[in-house]
Amino acid sequence: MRTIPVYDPSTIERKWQQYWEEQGTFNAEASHNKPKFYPLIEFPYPSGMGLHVGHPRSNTAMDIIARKRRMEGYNVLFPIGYDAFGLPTENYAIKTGIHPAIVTKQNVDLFRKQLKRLGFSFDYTREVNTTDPAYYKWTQFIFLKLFEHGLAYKQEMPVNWCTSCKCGLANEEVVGGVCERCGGEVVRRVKSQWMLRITEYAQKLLDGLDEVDFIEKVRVQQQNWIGRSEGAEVDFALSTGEKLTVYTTRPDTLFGATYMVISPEHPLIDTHKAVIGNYQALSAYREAAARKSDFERTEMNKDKTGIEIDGIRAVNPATGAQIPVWVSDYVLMGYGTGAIMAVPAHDERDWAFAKKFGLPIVEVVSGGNVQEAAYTDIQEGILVNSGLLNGLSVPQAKRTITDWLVEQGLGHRKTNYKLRDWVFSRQRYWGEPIPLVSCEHCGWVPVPYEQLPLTLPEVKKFAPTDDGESPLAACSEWVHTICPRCGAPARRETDTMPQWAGSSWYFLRYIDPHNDKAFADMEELSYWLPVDWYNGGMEHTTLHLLYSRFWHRFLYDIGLVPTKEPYAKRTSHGMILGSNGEKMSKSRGNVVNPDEVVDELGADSFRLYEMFMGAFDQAIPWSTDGARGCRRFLDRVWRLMEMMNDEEGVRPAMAYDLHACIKKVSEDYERMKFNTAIAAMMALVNTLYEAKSVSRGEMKVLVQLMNPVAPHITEEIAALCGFGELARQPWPAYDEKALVLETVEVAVQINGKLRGRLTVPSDLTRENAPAYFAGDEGFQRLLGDKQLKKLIYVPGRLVNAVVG
RNA sequence: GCUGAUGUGGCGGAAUGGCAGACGCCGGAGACUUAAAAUCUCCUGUCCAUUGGGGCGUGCGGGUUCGAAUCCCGCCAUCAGCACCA
Repeated sequence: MRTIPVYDPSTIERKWQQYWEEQGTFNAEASHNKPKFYPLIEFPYPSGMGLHVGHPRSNTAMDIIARKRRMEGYNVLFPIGYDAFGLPTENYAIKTGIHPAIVTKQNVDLFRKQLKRLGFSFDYTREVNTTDPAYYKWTQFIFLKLFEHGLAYKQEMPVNWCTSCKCGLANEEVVGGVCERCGGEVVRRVKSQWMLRITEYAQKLLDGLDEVDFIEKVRVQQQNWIGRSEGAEVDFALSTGEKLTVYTTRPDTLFGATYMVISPEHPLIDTHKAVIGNYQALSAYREAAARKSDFERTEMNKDKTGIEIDGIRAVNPATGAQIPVWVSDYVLMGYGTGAIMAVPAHDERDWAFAKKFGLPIVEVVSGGNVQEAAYTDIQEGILVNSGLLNGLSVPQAKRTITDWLVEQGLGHRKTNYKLRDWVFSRQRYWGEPIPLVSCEHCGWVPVPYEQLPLTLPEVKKFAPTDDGESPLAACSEWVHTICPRCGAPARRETDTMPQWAGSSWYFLRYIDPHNDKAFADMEELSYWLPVDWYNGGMEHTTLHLLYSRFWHRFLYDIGLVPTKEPYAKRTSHGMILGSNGEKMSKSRGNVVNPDEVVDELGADSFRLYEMFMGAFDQAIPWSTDGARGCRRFLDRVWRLMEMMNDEEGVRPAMAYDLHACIKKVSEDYERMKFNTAIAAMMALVNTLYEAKSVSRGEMKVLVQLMNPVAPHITEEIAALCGFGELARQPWPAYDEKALVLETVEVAVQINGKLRGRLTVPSDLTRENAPAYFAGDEGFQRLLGDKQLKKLIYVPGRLVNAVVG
C-alpha cells in the first residue's frame, strides 16, 4: 500500500485552472492545417444573481465533447461570451441609478469567475460581449444590410404591448397572453415599429431544416412555428359589386360555404359604411374586440361572438346562392386575407358559430353526422351535394375545384405561413441604437457605415416614459442631428434593438473577434463554419434559433458568409428542477447555488453529478446527496493510487473490462448518454476494487476516459503517476480482440421462463446450438423429462427450449 | 383541442425484441476505531417458502411472438410547446 497525498479539490482545481490559462491549453489554433471542430453553447445573459445550476449542464456536456475532440486531433474552437443587453440589467439601473454598463461589467466579471471555477475549456481570448461598441458596430452593420435589402421597414401596426415593461414585444415573446419576461399583462396597441421581414424567408427557413441534423422536437417546433399550409384564394362576389377574397385550405368544401366571416379589423367595414345598415353596432363590436387583451381573447376562445353585416350579401361562386356576411373576432386580420368562407359542416369553429347563430349546415363530405359535430376527416370522406365534385375523394376534389376556379377566373392556388414579421423595435435604453435618421426630405436614411458604431448616449434617466417612448427620445442633443444625405436637420431613431439582435450572429464573431475591418474574415469563416454542434435550451427554439438562422441565411444570400445554415447539429438539454421536483425559482426557495456545491465538493464532483444525474435531454430534480455520491466516486478513484502496482500494461484478467469500458464511454459521450458512460466507469472502478489492485496502464486509461468530465482530478493523478498531461494525449482506442472471450454465460429459458444459467463457448452458432445442447449435461438437467419441440439460441445471450 | 415527449423499486435512473431494476442515492447489517466521522465488505422490488427454490411485477385493458418495459390496437395520467392560423 502506497502513501498518497490527500485529495483536496480546491487546491488542485485552482492549480490546473491557472496552468491552463498560462499555457493557453484550450485556445483554438490559428493554423488551418488540422480538421476543425466548432462546438457551441448559448452564451449566458449575465444577471446579477450569478450562474445557476442550469448553465453548467449544457456547458459541461459540450466541454466533454470539446475535450474529447482535441484529444482526437481536431483544432477546436469552444468559445464563450455574454449576451448582456436586456431588461433585468436596465431595470436594476432604473432602481439603483447605476449605469447599466457598470452593472453589466460587474455581472460579466462575476460570471467569468464562476465559469472559470468550473474548469470549462473555453478559449477566453475570443470572448465577446454584445454591449461592447466594437461588437455592436457589426450588429448595426447587419441591420443596415437588412434595411438596404428592403427587409427592415417601419410600420404603424398593432403590437403586443407589455403594460409592465412599457415596451413592445415580438409575438414569440408573448407566452400565454402575458409577457415572457415579467409576466405582465399584454395588450394590443398601435405603434410605429421597426419590423424585419422574416416572412420573406419562411420557405428558406423551412427547407433549411432538411439540410441540418436537429433533434426531432426542435425541427417539429420550428416547422409548426413557420406553419406552412397549402390551399386556395377564392373570390366571392358581393352585392355591392365588389369581390371579397378568402383563403381556404379546404376548397373542396366550397359547395358547403353557407356564410362568410370577416375579421373586426377588416377594411371592408369602413369602405362600405354607406351601405351598411348597422354600422353603429359593428363599430361597437370592433371596439370591444380591440380592447380585449390577448389573454382575454384566449380565455374567450370557446364562446364565439359575432354580428351580421346588414346591407351586404355575398354569392357562393359554386352554388350561386346568396349568403350572409358576418363579423367575428374568431377570424384574424393577420392571417390569410382576414376573411373566410364558413363551412360549418366541416370546420369545428364554423360549426360552433353556426350552431350559436342558427346558420345553415350543409353536408358536402359524407362520413359523419354534421348535425352532431363537424366532420373534418380528409382521408375517408366522399364528396356529396357538390355538383361536379360528387363522388370524389377530398384530395381529388381539392385538385378538381381549384382547377375549375382558375379556369373561371375565380381563384388561384395559394401557400400561407403562420410566421409573422419580427417586431424589432424596443422602447428601451439598454440595447443597440437603430442606426437610422429620419429626414423630412429623404425619409429614413442609414447612418453611413464609416460612422458606426452609433453609440448609446449618456442619459440620466433609464426608465421608459409613460407614453411609451424610449428614454433616448429625451436626450435631445443626441436625437437632433443632420441628414447624412442632404444635410438638413433631422432626427435619429430613438428605439433600440431587441435582445435577440446581438445573439443572432455572435457565433460569427467568435471566429474572428478582433477584426475591425469586417465582422469576420471570409477565409476564417470558410474554415470554421458551420458550427458543428450547438446545444441549448428548448425555450430558444422559436426565438433565438429561428432568428439567427434567418440572419445567417440573409448574410449567405448577400455573399457575406459561406454556408446556408449556421448550425449543423442542434441538441437540447433537460432542465434541472429543484429537489422537490418543481421548477427552480427564488419564490419557491428551491434554488441551488453552484458556488456552494463547488465549495463543499469541488468542481469535478459538481460536473460529474450534473452529467450523471439522469438522461441528458430530460428534466431532473437536483439532489445534493446524489452530488455527494459523485464525490465519493472521485475519492475512490483517487485512492486507487494506493493499490497501483508497477505494471505498465493492462493485465490480461482486466483487458475485457477495460476495453469494454473504453468502447462504452467513447460511444456514450458521442450520443450524450453521459449518465451511462459514468456508470460504466464506476463499474470499472468497482471491479478494480474487487481485484484490490490496478496496473499503471489501467489507471492511465481510466483517468483518460474520465478526463473530459472531471479534468482537474484526472490531470493531478496523471501528474502524480507520471502519465504526462492528459489534455495533450490522444484519446484511448479499444482493442477489438480484447472484447472477444472464449466462453460466455447465457440464460436458459424453458417456454420463455428463466430456469438457469450455463456457460457455453462464445463462438457457438445458431446452427450448431441444437447439437451442442443435446449433449450438454447442465442443459439436459434443466430440461428434465420434458419433450423438446423447438430450440431457440441467441448467441451470447440465451437459449430458450420450447417444450410440449 | 392540436403537436411532441414521458410513465420501471422508497428516490434519480439502466435495459429499445432476449437474464428487468446496471450505476448512484436513501436505508439496514458487519469490519476497523476507546468513540465518532471517513473508509471497506455484505444486504436492500414484492409475496410465499426460507435449505435448493417458487409465484407476482415496468400506468391500465387487449393483441402479435418461442420470448414484450421495448412492437401493434384502445384507454388513463403527467410534462412541455402551440393554440380560433380557416
